[in-house]
Amino acid sequence: MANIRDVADSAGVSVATVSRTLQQPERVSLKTRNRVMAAVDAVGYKPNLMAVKFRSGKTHNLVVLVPTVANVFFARVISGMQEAAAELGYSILLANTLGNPDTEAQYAKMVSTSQADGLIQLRAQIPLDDSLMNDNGLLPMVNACEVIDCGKYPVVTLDNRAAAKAMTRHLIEFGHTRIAMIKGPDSSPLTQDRLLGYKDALREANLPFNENLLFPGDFTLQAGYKAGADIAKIDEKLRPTAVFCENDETAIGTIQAFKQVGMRVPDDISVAGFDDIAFSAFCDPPLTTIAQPAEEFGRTAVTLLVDVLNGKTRKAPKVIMPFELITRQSTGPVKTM
Amino acid sequence: MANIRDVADSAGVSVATVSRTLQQPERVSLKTRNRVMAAVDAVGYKPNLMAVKFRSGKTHNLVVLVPTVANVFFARVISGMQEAAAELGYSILLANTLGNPDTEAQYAKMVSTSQADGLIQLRAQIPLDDSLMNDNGLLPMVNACEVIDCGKYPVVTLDNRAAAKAMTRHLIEFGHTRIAMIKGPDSSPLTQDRLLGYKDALREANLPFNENLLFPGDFTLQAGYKAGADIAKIDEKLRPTAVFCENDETAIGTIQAFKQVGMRVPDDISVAGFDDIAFSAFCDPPLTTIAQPAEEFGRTAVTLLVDVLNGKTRKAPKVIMPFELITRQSTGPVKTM
DNA sequence: GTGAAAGCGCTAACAC
DNA sequence: GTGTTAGCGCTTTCAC
Repeated sequence: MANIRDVADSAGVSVATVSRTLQQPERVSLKTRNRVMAAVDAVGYKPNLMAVKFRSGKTHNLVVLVPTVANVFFARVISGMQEAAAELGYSILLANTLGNPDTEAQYAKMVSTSQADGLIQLRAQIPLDDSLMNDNGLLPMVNACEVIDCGKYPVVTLDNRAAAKAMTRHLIEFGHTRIAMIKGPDSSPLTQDRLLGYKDALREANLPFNENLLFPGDFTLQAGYKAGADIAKIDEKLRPTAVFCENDETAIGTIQAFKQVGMRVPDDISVAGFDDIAFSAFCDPPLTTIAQPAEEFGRTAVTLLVDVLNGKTRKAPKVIMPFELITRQSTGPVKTM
Repeated sequence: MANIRDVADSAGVSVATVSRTLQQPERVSLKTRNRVMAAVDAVGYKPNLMAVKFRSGKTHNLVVLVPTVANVFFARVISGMQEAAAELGYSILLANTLGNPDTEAQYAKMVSTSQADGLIQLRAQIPLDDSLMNDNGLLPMVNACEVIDCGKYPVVTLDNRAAAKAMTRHLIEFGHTRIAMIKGPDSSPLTQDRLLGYKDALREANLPFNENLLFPGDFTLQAGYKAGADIAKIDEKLRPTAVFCENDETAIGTIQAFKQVGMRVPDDISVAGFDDIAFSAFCDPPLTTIAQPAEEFGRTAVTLLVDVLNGKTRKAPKVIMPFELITRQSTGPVKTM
């Protein structure tokens, strides 16, 4: 592998001149510059970026911890990140942690061991170990999507409470009074916020909150199916007439469970989701859901982190992204018996 | 940030001893070792891995070019890669290229610029530019999934032709004689192989091949919907009675199009997919499809690449992964009129 | 406008 | 068993 010395020799100049030609061409005479460029081609020189990064102390790498890339919502967030990173001259090192704290630690460590400049967490439920921190006990980090806001780090999130309230109100406006909720994992801050929004809407409509209408879930198709099957077993007089699922995968699983026992959506029961993944428009029936600007989440998180790295950010900004209620055919008026 | 010098000073030893304590402890006396470890803690030393990698010339990073992480099949492959990489002491740098040749080049370049040791392509249709190659005109690279086998690089793939033949035969056994195929992008080698398998099965059953039963697609829900709508418009006497989609997303889109015009699956028309993504089991009806060992694809690709990097691989091995025909409810006997 | 030289943090000969 | 030292490839003062 040709190095900068080879180029210098071949061009009959010093290594400093080669470096300058490549980094700050305006400081080199045109004649020399041409000679250097010719030599670069001649010896097939490719700068060793590992050396550059080592020397400069800036890696221009950003580590992203994502619970699972298989989640289609996260996939969109990541696309947005990659775009923004490319524009800003950074590369994304994606860590598919699968919720494994060891994998998380392994990748988070890349920051304290100078392999990456900063970190983005897409699920900030588990506080990172102190040993991963820099000397100041902090880390160049941004938390996005599922966020516990400790005030120390920039945050980009959705007003999940308001979104859940909007969806619940949508169901209430259709006349539903027994509205079930299929939750995400209790450890997820999202779940808490969405539950609050759900309660907000009930309270505002003077509807009772019923603990029995809360079903556990974990954002998977399987969990949705399971909860749907459980709901279907409830006696029709007591059964909820609408189900608000905390994500679209759950909703799709739930609908499938209802169909298998002959319940019609939305005629017999309404189902709503959250996220507006691509499949949601192609379900049967197409899913009423909350759209989040997923790519924008990613773009914003990266931009905030780069601001932090450049020291041009005020203390831990908090960005709230907008949401949109998408009304499709999976929700409808309550059935009149 | 404390460095190895600080540790050495604090422990009253040389930098070499610190390095040895960390790398080959058995070559350092227990007493010195303890003193060094205490100093490491005392000064809060974290080795600068950028320097280590620079020095050793091995980055232990692997770049993976994936067309889109939003494809749930690829997401599973990536999970497998990450697992295998972690076990072997490598990190995955994931490049979500979105088919953009510039992004591809940007990340592929990480190998020739010493930021990564090797490259895995999940879609090897566009040959990489010569400028990205090493001096020998090659690159430590493994091609997986969608592969053009040029014989130069290890390959891990599926016998797509055999799989497509098996699925087509499955449909033929149900009595179907007019079987449509919704293809992937023509540029994808997958599409060519699966088409060949489809033709193989027709030929074996003495059924005519009809160009008009081929529909274009690009592996998305939207494309499936579009093709489904086109098929539905065909006069019933000429209309295919079964549709073989080159992936599950396409099949799900197709089914949705059929439903919207009142066609029943599989009573009026059978639909088959390919990949066995999670949603396939939760469609209505659940999808008959070809399961691929996605995680194994990833694991194998990483293992092969690491073998290449360690120089312990014979010339460009070709690994064919097994497939499985999953029969669910979206395919059935041809309707007798 | 160009060159000489120091040094980023670490590892690995090579001495002792 | 431990220390000294020469770099890895590059950027960046500081001279000239």
